[in-house]
Amino acid sequence: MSSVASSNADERRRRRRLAGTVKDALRELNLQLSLLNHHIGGRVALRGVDFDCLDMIGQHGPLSPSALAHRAGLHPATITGIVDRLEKGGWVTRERHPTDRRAVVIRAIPGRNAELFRLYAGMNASLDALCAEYGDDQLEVIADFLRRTTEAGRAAADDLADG
Amino acid sequence: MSSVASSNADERRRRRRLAGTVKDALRELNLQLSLLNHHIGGRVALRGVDFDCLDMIGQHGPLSPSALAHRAGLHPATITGIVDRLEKGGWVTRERHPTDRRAVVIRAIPGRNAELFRLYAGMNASLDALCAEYGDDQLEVIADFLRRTTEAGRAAADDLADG
DNA sequence: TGACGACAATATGAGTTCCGTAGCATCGTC
DNA sequence: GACGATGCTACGGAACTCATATTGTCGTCA
Repeated sequence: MSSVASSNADERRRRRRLAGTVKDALRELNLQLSLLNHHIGGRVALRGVDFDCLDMIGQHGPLSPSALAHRAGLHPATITGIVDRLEKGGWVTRERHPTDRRAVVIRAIPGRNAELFRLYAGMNASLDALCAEYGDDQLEVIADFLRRTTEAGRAAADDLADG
Repeated sequence: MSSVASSNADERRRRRRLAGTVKDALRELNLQLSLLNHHIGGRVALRGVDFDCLDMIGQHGPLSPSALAHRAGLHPATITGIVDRLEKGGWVTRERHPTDRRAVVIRAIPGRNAELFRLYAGMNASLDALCAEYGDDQLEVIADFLRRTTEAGRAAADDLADG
Protein backbone atom coordinates (compact mmCIF):
# COMPACT_ATOMS: atom_id res chain seq x y z
CA MET A 1 0.00 0.00 0.00
CA SER A 2 2.69 2.44 0.95
CA SER A 3 5.51 3.53 -1.24
CA VAL A 4 8.05 3.21 1.59
CA ALA A 5 8.28 -0.08 3.49
CA SER A 6 9.14 1.30 6.95
CA SER A 7 6.63 4.14 6.84
CA ASN A 8 3.74 1.97 7.97
CA ALA A 9 5.34 1.04 11.28
CA ASP A 10 6.53 4.58 11.82
CA GLU A 11 3.12 5.89 10.95
CA ARG A 12 1.38 3.59 13.41
CA ARG A 13 3.80 4.41 16.19
CA ARG A 14 3.46 8.11 15.60
CA ARG A 15 -0.31 7.85 15.53
CA ARG A 16 -0.34 5.96 18.80
CA ARG A 17 1.93 8.50 20.41
CA LEU A 18 -0.31 11.27 19.13
CA ALA A 19 -3.42 9.65 20.55
CA GLY A 20 -1.59 9.13 23.84
CA THR A 21 -0.74 12.80 23.88
CA VAL A 22 -4.39 13.69 23.45
CA LYS A 23 -5.46 11.33 26.22
CA ASP A 24 -2.82 12.60 28.61
CA ALA A 25 -3.85 16.16 27.89
CA LEU A 26 -7.45 15.20 28.51
CA ARG A 27 -6.68 13.63 31.87
CA GLU A 28 -4.66 16.61 32.98
CA LEU A 29 -7.39 18.96 31.79
CA ASN A 30 -9.94 17.03 33.79
CA LEU A 31 -7.76 17.23 36.88
CA GLN A 32 -7.13 20.91 36.49
CA LEU A 33 -10.78 21.77 35.91
CA SER A 34 -11.76 19.78 38.99
CA LEU A 35 -9.30 21.83 40.97
CA LEU A 36 -10.67 25.05 39.53
CA ASN A 37 -14.18 24.01 40.43
CA HIS A 38 -12.99 23.15 43.92
CA HIS A 39 -11.47 26.61 44.33
CA ILE A 40 -14.54 28.38 42.98
CA GLY A 41 -16.76 26.17 45.11
CA GLY A 42 -14.81 27.31 48.15
CA ARG A 43 -15.65 30.93 47.33
CA VAL A 44 -19.39 30.38 47.28
CA ALA A 45 -19.59 27.71 50.02
CA LEU A 46 -20.43 24.86 47.66
CA ARG A 47 -18.90 21.40 47.74
CA GLY A 48 -17.81 19.76 44.54
CA VAL A 49 -20.86 17.52 44.31
CA ASP A 50 -23.22 20.40 45.03
CA PHE A 51 -21.56 22.28 42.25
CA ASP A 52 -22.06 19.46 39.79
CA CYS A 53 -25.72 19.15 40.72
CA LEU A 54 -26.26 22.87 40.34
CA ASP A 55 -24.69 22.72 36.91
CA MET A 56 -26.98 19.87 35.93
CA ILE A 57 -30.05 21.71 37.16
CA GLY A 58 -29.09 24.83 35.29
CA GLN A 59 -28.20 23.03 32.10
CA HIS A 60 -30.82 20.31 31.82
CA GLY A 61 -33.73 22.44 32.89
CA PRO A 62 -35.89 21.92 35.96
CA LEU A 63 -35.90 18.33 37.13
CA SER A 64 -37.00 16.24 40.06
CA PRO A 65 -34.77 15.00 42.89
CA SER A 66 -35.13 11.44 41.64
CA ALA A 67 -34.02 12.35 38.14
CA LEU A 68 -31.12 14.31 39.56
CA ALA A 69 -30.09 11.40 41.75
CA HIS A 70 -30.19 9.05 38.78
CA ARG A 71 -28.22 11.43 36.60
CA ALA A 72 -25.57 12.15 39.21
CA GLY A 73 -25.32 8.56 40.40
CA LEU A 74 -26.10 9.53 43.98
CA HIS A 75 -28.47 8.18 46.60
CA PRO A 76 -31.84 9.96 46.67
CA ALA A 77 -31.38 10.79 50.33
CA THR A 78 -28.11 12.48 49.49
CA ILE A 79 -29.91 14.67 47.00
CA THR A 80 -32.20 15.89 49.75
CA GLY A 81 -29.22 17.23 51.70
CA ILE A 82 -27.66 18.74 48.60
CA VAL A 83 -30.88 20.48 47.58
CA ASP A 84 -31.28 21.69 51.16
CA ARG A 85 -27.93 23.44 50.96
CA LEU A 86 -28.58 24.79 47.47
CA GLU A 87 -31.96 26.11 48.56
CA LYS A 88 -30.58 27.66 51.75
CA GLY A 89 -27.87 29.34 49.70
CA GLY A 90 -30.41 30.80 47.31
CA TRP A 91 -29.29 28.83 44.27
CA VAL A 92 -32.44 26.84 43.55
CA THR A 93 -36.08 26.68 44.52
CA ARG A 94 -38.19 23.69 45.45
CA GLU A 95 -41.60 23.85 43.85
CA ARG A 96 -44.44 21.42 44.07
CA HIS A 97 -45.33 19.74 40.82
CA PRO A 98 -48.55 21.29 39.48
CA THR A 99 -50.43 18.02 39.04
CA ASP A 100 -48.47 15.36 40.90
CA ARG A 101 -48.31 16.61 44.48
CA ARG A 102 -45.82 13.97 45.47
CA ALA A 103 -43.25 15.26 43.03
CA VAL A 104 -40.99 18.27 43.49
CA VAL A 105 -39.33 20.27 40.73
CA ILE A 106 -35.98 21.88 41.40
CA ARG A 107 -35.50 25.08 39.48
CA ALA A 108 -32.33 27.17 39.25
CA ILE A 109 -32.56 30.80 40.31
CA PRO A 110 -30.77 32.98 37.76
CA GLY A 111 -29.94 35.58 40.41
CA ARG A 112 -26.65 34.28 41.74
CA ASN A 113 -25.47 33.09 38.36
CA ALA A 114 -23.90 36.51 37.83
CA GLU A 115 -21.78 35.86 40.89
CA LEU A 116 -20.63 32.57 39.44
CA PHE A 117 -20.01 34.19 36.09
CA ARG A 118 -17.72 36.72 37.76
CA LEU A 119 -15.70 33.95 39.37
CA TYR A 120 -15.37 32.24 36.02
CA ALA A 121 -14.57 35.53 34.26
CA GLY A 122 -10.84 34.91 34.15
CA MET A 123 -11.22 31.45 32.72
CA ASN A 124 -13.84 32.71 30.30
CA ALA A 125 -11.63 35.47 28.97
CA SER A 126 -8.73 33.08 28.55
CA LEU A 127 -10.92 30.74 26.58
CA ASP A 128 -12.14 33.55 24.35
CA ALA A 129 -8.58 34.59 23.65
CA LEU A 130 -7.65 30.99 23.01
CA CYS A 131 -10.53 30.41 20.60
CA ALA A 132 -9.65 33.58 18.71
CA GLU A 133 -6.41 31.97 17.63
CA TYR A 134 -8.10 29.13 15.80
CA GLY A 135 -9.84 29.08 12.48
CA ASP A 136 -13.49 28.24 12.00
CA ASP A 137 -12.89 24.71 10.81
CA GLN A 138 -10.48 24.08 13.67
CA LEU A 139 -13.01 25.28 16.24
CA GLU A 140 -15.59 23.00 14.66
CA VAL A 141 -13.20 20.08 15.00
CA ILE A 142 -12.49 20.93 18.64
CA ALA A 143 -16.15 21.32 19.57
CA ASP A 144 -16.97 18.07 17.82
CA PHE A 145 -14.19 16.26 19.63
CA LEU A 146 -15.30 17.62 23.01
CA ARG A 147 -18.92 16.63 22.42
CA ARG A 148 -17.99 13.14 21.31
CA THR A 149 -15.64 12.71 24.24
CA THR A 150 -18.43 13.78 26.56
CA GLU A 151 -20.68 11.18 25.00
CA ALA A 152 -17.96 8.54 25.44
CA GLY A 153 -17.68 9.48 29.10
CA ARG A 154 -21.41 9.19 29.54
CA ALA A 155 -21.40 5.77 27.90
CA ALA A 156 -18.50 4.59 30.06
CA ALA A 157 -20.25 5.78 33.21
CA ASP A 158 -23.44 4.01 32.19
CA ASP A 159 -21.55 0.80 31.52
CA LEU A 160 -20.00 0.94 34.97
CA ALA A 161 -23.35 1.62 36.57
CA ASP A 162 -24.97 -1.32 34.80
CA GLY A 163 -22.19 -3.91 34.87
CA MET B 1 -10.94 44.16 4.30
CA SER B 2 -13.83 41.99 3.31
CA SER B 3 -15.29 41.79 -0.13
CA VAL B 4 -18.86 41.68 1.21
CA ALA B 5 -20.10 44.45 3.52
CA SER B 6 -22.48 42.47 5.71
CA SER B 7 -20.13 39.52 6.16
CA ASN B 8 -18.23 41.20 8.99
CA ALA B 9 -21.16 41.32 11.38
CA ASP B 10 -22.25 37.86 10.39
CA GLU B 11 -18.72 36.64 10.75
CA ARG B 12 -18.36 38.07 14.27
CA ARG B 13 -21.70 36.67 15.38
CA ARG B 14 -20.89 33.28 13.96
CA ARG B 15 -17.48 33.31 15.63
CA ARG B 16 -18.97 34.19 18.99
CA ARG B 17 -21.52 31.45 18.67
CA LEU B 18 -18.77 29.03 17.73
CA ALA B 19 -16.68 29.96 20.76
CA GLY B 20 -19.76 29.61 22.95
CA THR B 21 -20.29 26.14 21.56
CA VAL B 22 -16.75 25.20 22.46
CA LYS B 23 -17.13 26.57 25.99
CA ASP B 24 -20.43 24.81 26.55
CA ALA B 25 -18.94 21.55 25.31
CA LEU B 26 -16.01 22.05 27.65
CA ARG B 27 -18.24 22.60 30.67
CA GLU B 28 -20.33 19.56 29.89
CA LEU B 29 -17.21 17.49 29.32
CA ASN B 30 -15.87 18.56 32.69
CA LEU B 31 -19.13 17.62 34.35
CA GLN B 32 -19.30 14.24 32.65
CA LEU B 33 -15.69 13.36 33.43
CA SER B 34 -16.23 14.28 37.08
CA LEU B 35 -19.15 11.90 37.13
CA LEU B 36 -17.11 9.16 35.51
CA ASN B 37 -14.38 9.64 38.09
CA HIS B 38 -16.97 9.50 40.82
CA HIS B 39 -18.30 6.19 39.50
CA ILE B 40 -14.84 4.69 39.10
CA GLY B 41 -13.88 6.00 42.53
CA GLY B 42 -16.83 4.14 43.96
CA ARG B 43 -15.50 0.88 42.51
CA VAL B 44 -12.12 1.17 44.23
CA ALA B 45 -13.27 2.87 47.45
CA LEU B 46 -11.70 6.22 46.66
CA ARG B 47 -13.30 9.61 47.15
CA GLY B 48 -13.09 12.20 44.43
CA VAL B 49 -10.38 14.18 46.20
CA ASP B 50 -8.37 11.04 46.91
CA PHE B 51 -8.57 10.24 43.25
CA ASP B 52 -7.27 13.63 42.23
CA CYS B 53 -4.39 13.37 44.67
CA LEU B 54 -3.48 9.91 43.43
CA ASP B 55 -3.47 11.20 39.89
CA MET B 56 -1.16 14.04 40.87
CA ILE B 57 1.21 11.72 42.68
CA GLY B 58 1.37 9.38 39.73
CA GLN B 59 1.79 12.12 37.19
CA HIS B 60 4.08 14.60 38.87
CA GLY B 61 6.39 12.06 40.37
CA PRO B 62 6.99 11.45 44.07
CA LEU B 63 6.24 14.50 46.14
CA SER B 64 5.85 15.53 49.75
CA PRO B 65 2.56 16.03 51.60
CA SER B 66 3.19 19.76 51.75
CA ALA B 67 3.72 20.02 48.02
CA LEU B 68 0.64 17.92 47.42
CA ALA B 69 -1.42 20.11 49.73
CA HIS B 70 -0.25 23.23 47.96
CA ARG B 71 -0.93 21.76 44.56
CA ALA B 72 -4.38 20.47 45.45
CA GLY B 73 -5.35 23.55 47.44
CA LEU B 74 -6.10 21.48 50.53
CA HIS B 75 -5.18 21.78 54.19
CA PRO B 76 -2.01 19.85 55.11
CA ALA B 77 -3.90 17.98 57.80
CA THR B 78 -6.39 16.84 55.18
CA ILE B 79 -3.56 15.39 53.15
CA THR B 80 -2.60 13.23 56.11
CA GLY B 81 -6.00 11.57 56.09
CA ILE B 82 -6.00 11.18 52.33
CA VAL B 83 -2.55 9.62 52.28
CA ASP B 84 -3.61 7.36 55.15
CA ARG B 85 -6.43 5.99 53.02
CA LEU B 86 -4.29 5.73 49.91
CA GLU B 87 -1.59 3.91 51.87
CA LYS B 88 -4.07 1.56 53.53
CA GLY B 89 -5.55 0.77 50.13
CA GLY B 90 -2.12 -0.05 48.72
CA TRP B 91 -2.00 2.83 46.25
CA VAL B 92 1.01 4.72 47.56
CA THR B 93 3.87 4.34 49.99
CA ARG B 94 5.17 6.73 52.60
CA GLU B 95 8.95 6.83 52.62
CA ARG B 96 11.28 8.89 54.74
CA HIS B 97 13.29 11.40 52.83
CA PRO B 98 16.90 10.14 52.58
CA THR B 99 18.55 13.28 53.94
CA ASP B 100 15.81 15.36 55.53
CA ARG B 101 14.30 13.07 58.12
CA ARG B 102 11.41 15.42 58.78
CA ALA B 103 10.18 15.12 55.24
CA VAL B 104 8.14 12.29 53.75
CA VAL B 105 7.97 11.34 50.09
CA ILE B 106 4.77 9.84 48.76
CA ARG B 107 5.37 7.42 45.94
CA ALA B 108 2.76 5.72 43.76
CA ILE B 109 2.76 1.93 43.68
CA PRO B 110 2.34 0.73 40.09
CA GLY B 111 0.65 -2.46 41.23
CA ARG B 112 -2.98 -1.42 41.33
CA ASN B 113 -2.69 0.78 38.26
CA ALA B 114 -3.69 -2.21 36.16
CA GLU B 115 -6.95 -2.33 38.10
CA LEU B 116 -7.58 1.31 37.35
CA PHE B 117 -6.63 0.81 33.73
CA ARG B 118 -9.23 -1.93 33.46
CA LEU B 119 -11.92 0.38 34.82
CA TYR B 120 -10.91 3.03 32.34
CA ALA B 121 -10.70 0.48 29.51
CA GLY B 122 -14.07 1.38 28.02
CA MET B 123 -13.33 5.08 27.98
CA ASN B 124 -9.85 4.40 26.67
CA ALA B 125 -11.11 2.32 23.78
CA SER B 126 -13.71 4.92 22.90
CA LEU B 127 -11.05 7.60 22.83
CA ASP B 128 -8.82 5.47 20.61
CA ALA B 129 -11.67 4.94 18.19
CA LEU B 130 -12.47 8.62 18.31
CA CYS B 131 -8.88 9.67 17.66
CA ALA B 132 -8.66 7.29 14.74
CA GLU B 133 -11.24 9.36 12.90
CA TYR B 134 -9.13 12.49 12.91
CA GLY B 135 -6.13 13.38 10.83
CA ASP B 136 -2.71 14.06 12.22
CA ASP B 137 -2.96 17.81 12.00
CA GLN B 138 -6.40 17.75 13.58
CA LEU B 139 -5.12 15.70 16.51
CA GLU B 140 -2.28 18.15 16.93
CA VAL B 141 -4.77 21.00 17.06
CA ILE B 142 -6.89 19.17 19.62
CA ALA B 143 -3.98 18.29 21.87
CA ASP B 144 -2.71 21.83 21.68
CA PHE B 145 -6.10 23.22 22.58
CA LEU B 146 -6.43 20.84 25.53
CA ARG B 147 -3.00 21.73 26.87
CA ARG B 148 -3.60 25.44 26.56
CA THR B 149 -7.00 25.14 28.20
CA THR B 150 -5.37 23.24 31.06
CA GLU B 151 -2.87 26.04 31.44
CA ALA B 152 -5.69 28.59 31.44
CA GLY B 153 -7.43 26.62 34.17
CA ARG B 154 -4.26 26.53 36.22
CA ALA B 155 -3.83 30.27 35.84
CA ALA B 156 -7.44 30.93 36.81
CA ALA B 157 -7.10 28.73 39.89
CA ASP B 158 -3.91 30.52 40.90
CA ASP B 159 -5.56 33.90 40.48
CA LEU B 160 -8.41 32.83 42.71
CA ALA B 161 -6.01 31.49 45.31
CA ASP B 162 -4.00 34.71 45.36
CA GLY B 163 -6.70 37.39 44.99
C1' DT C 1 -66.80 4.72 46.01
C1' DG C 2 -63.29 2.62 48.78
C1' DA C 3 -59.05 -0.12 49.38
C1' DC C 4 -54.71 -1.69 47.88
C1' DG C 5 -49.89 -1.60 46.12
C1' DA C 6 -46.48 1.52 44.11
C1' DC C 7 -44.09 5.75 43.92
C1' DA C 8 -41.70 10.27 45.58
C1' DA C 9 -39.54 12.78 48.98
C1' DT C 10 -37.81 13.40 53.55
C1' DA C 11 -36.51 12.52 58.93
C1' DT C 12 -33.35 9.97 61.52
C1' DG C 13 -29.10 7.58 63.04
C1' DA C 14 -24.54 5.43 62.17
C1' DG C 15 -20.20 5.82 60.06
C1' DT C 16 -16.85 8.65 57.73
C1' DT C 17 -14.46 12.72 56.25
C1' DC C 18 -12.54 17.65 56.29
C1' DC C 19 -10.37 21.11 58.63
C1' DG C 20 -8.19 24.10 62.67
C1' DT C 21 -5.16 23.83 66.47
C1' DA C 22 -1.56 22.01 69.04
C1' DG C 23 2.34 19.11 69.50
C1' DC C 24 6.55 16.47 68.34
C1' DA C 25 10.64 15.67 65.72
C1' DT C 26 14.14 17.59 62.78
C1' DC C 27 16.87 20.97 60.07
C1' DG C 28 19.72 25.19 59.24
C1' DT C 29 22.20 28.86 61.36
C1' DC C 30 24.55 31.56 64.60
C1' DG D 1 25.50 23.89 71.68
C1' DA D 2 21.19 26.84 71.45
C1' DC D 3 17.68 29.01 68.83
C1' DG D 4 13.97 29.83 65.43
C1' DA D 5 11.91 27.67 61.42
C1' DT D 6 10.11 23.82 58.92
C1' DG D 7 7.45 19.34 58.08
C1' DC D 8 4.27 16.12 59.47
C1' DT D 9 0.76 14.08 62.42
C1' DA D 10 -2.72 13.42 66.61
C1' DC D 11 -6.88 15.17 68.36
C1' DG D 12 -11.47 17.39 68.53
C1' DG D 13 -15.45 19.63 66.45
C1' DA D 14 -18.40 20.25 62.55
C1' DA D 15 -20.25 18.61 58.30
C1' DC D 16 -21.23 15.17 54.91
C1' DT D 17 -22.93 10.55 52.72
C1' DC D 18 -25.65 6.82 52.95
C1' DA D 19 -29.20 3.11 54.55
C1' DT D 20 -33.50 2.49 56.66
C1' DA D 21 -37.98 3.75 57.98
C1' DT D 22 -41.87 7.03 57.61
C1' DT D 23 -45.27 10.14 55.59
C1' DG D 24 -48.05 11.60 51.94
C1' DT D 25 -49.82 10.89 47.27
C1' DC D 26 -51.05 8.58 42.84
C1' DG D 27 -53.01 4.90 39.85
C1' DT D 28 -55.87 0.90 39.63
C1' DC D 29 -59.10 -2.52 40.51
C1' DA D 30 -63.03 -4.58 42.81
